[in-house]
Amino acid sequence: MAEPRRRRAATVEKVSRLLDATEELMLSEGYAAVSSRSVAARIDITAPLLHYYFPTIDDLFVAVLRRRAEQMLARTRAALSSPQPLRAWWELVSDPRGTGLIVEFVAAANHRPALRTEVGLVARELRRLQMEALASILGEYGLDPEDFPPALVAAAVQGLAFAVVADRAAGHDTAHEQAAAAMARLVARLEDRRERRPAE
Amino acid sequence: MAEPRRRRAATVEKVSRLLDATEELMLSEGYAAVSSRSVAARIDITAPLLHYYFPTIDDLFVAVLRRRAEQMLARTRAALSSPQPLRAWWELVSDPRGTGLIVEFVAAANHRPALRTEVGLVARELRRLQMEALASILGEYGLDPEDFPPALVAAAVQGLAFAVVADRAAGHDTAHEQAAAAMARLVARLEDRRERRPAE
DNA sequence: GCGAAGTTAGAACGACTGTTAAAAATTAGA
DNA sequence: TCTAATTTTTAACAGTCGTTCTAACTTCGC
Repeated sequence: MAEPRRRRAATVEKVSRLLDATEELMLSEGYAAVSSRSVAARIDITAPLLHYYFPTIDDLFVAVLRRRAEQMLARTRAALSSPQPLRAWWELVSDPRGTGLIVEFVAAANHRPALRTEVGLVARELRRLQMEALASILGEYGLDPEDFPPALVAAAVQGLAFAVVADRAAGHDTAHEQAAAAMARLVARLEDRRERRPAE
Repeated sequence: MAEPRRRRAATVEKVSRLLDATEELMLSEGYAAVSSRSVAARIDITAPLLHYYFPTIDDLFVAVLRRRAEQMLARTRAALSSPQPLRAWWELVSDPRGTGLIVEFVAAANHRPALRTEVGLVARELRRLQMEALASILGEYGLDPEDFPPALVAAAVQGLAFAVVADRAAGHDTAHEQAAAAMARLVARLEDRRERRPAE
């Protein structure tokens, strides 16, 4: 009957530090480096304590994914409804941390069913958001929806970010910088074109 | 002095079956599912025997990567010098097996230094090949190299394939099919345009 | 201060990992 | 057929993994 006592202040902060440490580990050493002991050690706690907050490692991964997904969804929404949607969106997906994490999650989902369904959920939601926003603004950029449907533009922008990040991770190549620079110019030109033809 | 006796016939075939099994495992369950015992079991041999052929697991990964890389390089060369370079190239990178493996290798390289340098090598070589070929044919498609430099086109094509594959893996979404279809149309239109302006 | 709830540490489990050592089986070349 | 090189198996090592159990410690609400 008595309502459960609320968690202590230290707890909620510890949980967020756990999520931070997990992200950090995934980015620096890959998702396979994530284990109850390795993550716990990063914030000076013991493995069983981690399991007190996250019963299974899958729970931990899902929590990290959910937190990041909410942030990504919010930022994507904001970018796509900003004055320069394309530019803001490109800057967002160009963040190597965000895109790097996505790569890790996609790979991790490959052999973790629990994560797989969750990744799928997030991916669909994100795609839905993008398609909806793009459908109403692509015309303003002078892009024929017949030739460049929202699905293509969405995949291209996201994929280009993948390629640039993967290239950067693979070695010291200058190609990705050229590609990123060229993409930035292309986006700028499109934004320019859009500005000169206000509401058709 | 006496030259070392040559390997038995069964050996070379066993090695190739080991590489096949490793690829299969990487694609179906992710690179993290690869272990001396799991791979060995797939072709009914024991783990120590695997280590007889590949002293360390890194050696195994590198061998798989090298074999695949040679194939990819050859196919890319062929595609880019075919009658319809862009279409052939797009079809090549659209192969989910190839692109799926790349994703796994990029993720695996994250915490396997030996693999990291090898992946970097392959990536650079592949990129060099693409840039060289694209530099001489992009003009034929009516693409201004100022707006669409080879580096951008290369990253976009490769990245688009990533996005489509990742989407497909994440769940049953129709967006990737729309994107792939739109890309195929775009490529077809470009090939068309090119055909109508032979050698400028 | 008391009792209960929330939090933490220690020890241990069974399963799996990469890898090695040693010995046995198989095969090639003389 | 003999011998030496090649291939294969068995057993075992030290380490890590996820997770659970237990008992202790800390804090909250009264």
